[in-house]
Amino acid sequence: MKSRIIEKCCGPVLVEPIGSTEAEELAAAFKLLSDPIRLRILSLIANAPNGEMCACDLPEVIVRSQPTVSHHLSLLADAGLLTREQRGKWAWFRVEQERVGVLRDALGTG
Amino acid sequence: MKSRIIEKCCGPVLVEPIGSTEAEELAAAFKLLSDPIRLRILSLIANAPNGEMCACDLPEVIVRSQPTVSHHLSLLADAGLLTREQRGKWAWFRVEQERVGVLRDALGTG
DNA sequence: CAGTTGTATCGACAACTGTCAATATGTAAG
DNA sequence: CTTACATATTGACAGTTGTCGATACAACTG
Repeated sequence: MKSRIIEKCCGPVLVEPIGSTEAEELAAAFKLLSDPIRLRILSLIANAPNGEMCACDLPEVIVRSQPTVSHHLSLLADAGLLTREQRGKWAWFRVEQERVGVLRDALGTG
Repeated sequence: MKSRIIEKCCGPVLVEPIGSTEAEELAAAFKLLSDPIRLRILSLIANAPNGEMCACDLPEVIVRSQPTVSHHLSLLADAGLLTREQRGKWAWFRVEQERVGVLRDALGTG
């Protein structure tokens, strides 16, 4: 189940008018940030040593079942917000900062 | 029905670790940006002449019923992303750029 | 090979969300 | 006060989402 990928689809939404298609793509991207578990996963990984984290540690830390954690990791990875690397039987994840930047830029340039 | 207000609740999520409470507040805020209609409303208002727009024009532009538009406007206003000003029988809305900035900053400093 | 462990998928369910028709409220004009 | 118009609220519904138990798949171990 591949979700929509977040590409650099739009300029700053609050500086340039946005079209219907752009709005749907951006909304799908922000929807990934609209869940507290996913935000915590992103924050935990971004602040982990070496900027990476093993999926095996997440269920205990965020207090959710393993299937639930796997589900959220898949959503984030499918959207390109996380990258996945298999090492032996462990899956390690990193935050794709560029993709996050796309969303940040959509909110304007401050 | 007052929704949760977006205050400056968190530092940059991807630079500092985030707690459960902060995650829920931020997620609720990003949820407002996870709907294409709300994104288009924000973009339309931000790019309108004088940075403001009358609610009366929105149903036709975004092709949604008047109750639906009113519902989205209320959500955005309750969260502080829009400000509402009554002029006669018309309601005018503006984008509260500072609140948008809170969300942008949560995604890091680029 | 069989056994163990980490991860992904499936199936089901409760809770939430966006939508509109109908209605209520508010504001101004006659 | 009555009428007309702009906006908000209510009620109901279909579709989506987060969750977990059960299960399947994958990778190492002995």
